Amino acid sequence: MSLPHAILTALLEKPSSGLELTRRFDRSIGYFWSATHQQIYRELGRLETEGHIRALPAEQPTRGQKKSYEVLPAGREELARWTAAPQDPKPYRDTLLLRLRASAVVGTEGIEADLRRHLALHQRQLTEYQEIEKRDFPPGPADPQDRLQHLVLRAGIDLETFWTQWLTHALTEFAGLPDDRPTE
Amino acid sequence: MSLPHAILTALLEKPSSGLELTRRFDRSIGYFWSATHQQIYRELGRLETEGHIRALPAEQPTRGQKKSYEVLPAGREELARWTAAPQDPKPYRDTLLLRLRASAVVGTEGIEADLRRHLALHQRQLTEYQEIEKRDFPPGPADPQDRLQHLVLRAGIDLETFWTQWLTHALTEFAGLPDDRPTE
DNA sequence: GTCCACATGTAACTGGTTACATGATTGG
DNA sequence: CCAATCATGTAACCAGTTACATGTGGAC
Repeated sequence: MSLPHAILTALLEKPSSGLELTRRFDRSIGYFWSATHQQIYRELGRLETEGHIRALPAEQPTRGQKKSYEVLPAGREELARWTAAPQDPKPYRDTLLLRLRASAVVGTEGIEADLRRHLALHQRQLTEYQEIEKRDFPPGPADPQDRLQHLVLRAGIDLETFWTQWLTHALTEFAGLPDDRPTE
Repeated sequence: MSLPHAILTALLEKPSSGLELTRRFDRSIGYFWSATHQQIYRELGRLETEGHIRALPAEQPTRGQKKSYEVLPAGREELARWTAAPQDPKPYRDTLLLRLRASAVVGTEGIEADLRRHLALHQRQLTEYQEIEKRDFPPGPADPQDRLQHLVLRAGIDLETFWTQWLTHALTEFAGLPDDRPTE
């Protein structure tokens, strides 16, 4: 149950229409909570019927007409409640690690190229985050809101750093492996 | 479409019954691909009708009776195909980071305690991984299969290290924050 | 013989994904 | 007027989660 709260957060930061939200879920918020436009419209509908948000000026039948939403007090309260409530980290799932383990049994053919590709992707993401940091968080004292947002960005940077380092290490391991190893 | 391949990998490592698989998905494989027994039984059924696995000795009606499976050649081929095929990393989702961002808008009340709790959980997991490493991967030359498995474990260790460091940093940031900040 | 742990399953639901449909506005 | 783009949606599906059901065998 996180998507509605992601949307409430985004709408509190700035009232938006469905498409504007979709765009913001492709950048900033999407860096740690992605969503497609279909999900967003469905959830906007639910949030509205629950009385957590409200369509802004709203006239005319809607198809094709932009419709902006703002958060109502009930929505803000729900978000505050959800934020404060403890939550367990959800079990980790990663296909790349799974494939690596599988490759120990059925052979490493093909996977090295994909490790290289993933490395490039993570390096690109890391660079993007670092540019955002340079642009939005200059050194020196900052107000609490900025410090919290910076903290979140730091997590992204450190995570991508971890992946680039681990993938680099993995590729050096592969360089030292015999040519292929199908355990048959 | 990863669960069936996780199961094929587990079964190739060692033919097992549903419950044995469930137990292994609570440790080793479950560290990067978790699954409940319901998922596993459902998937075992599918894999069997697809001809990827086969029930072993199998006599008698089944309820309550242990039933072991082994992988058929078609299953091994499918796993090899899947392992070699490129796959994009799936978009990242993390509720803790989301809550942190929300807390910049609705106030940080309550979240610091949960950061502390998460820190303890990640430290415990890190310790567990390190003990496995000490037990199963002594220093010195190792065969390729072991090196691949060690690589996967390394990812787990480095990931948990990242989280403990980031959470520690986050908590020092919180220590320097004004008492609460409900932006209202 | 009853209770409990072992073992295998069914059913209903939820959230995310993929494919497609439809209206409005604008540039050529 | 036609195509492209902006904008909002519907529908079907799939994987993961939660709750519950049922049979077996051994301990007491």
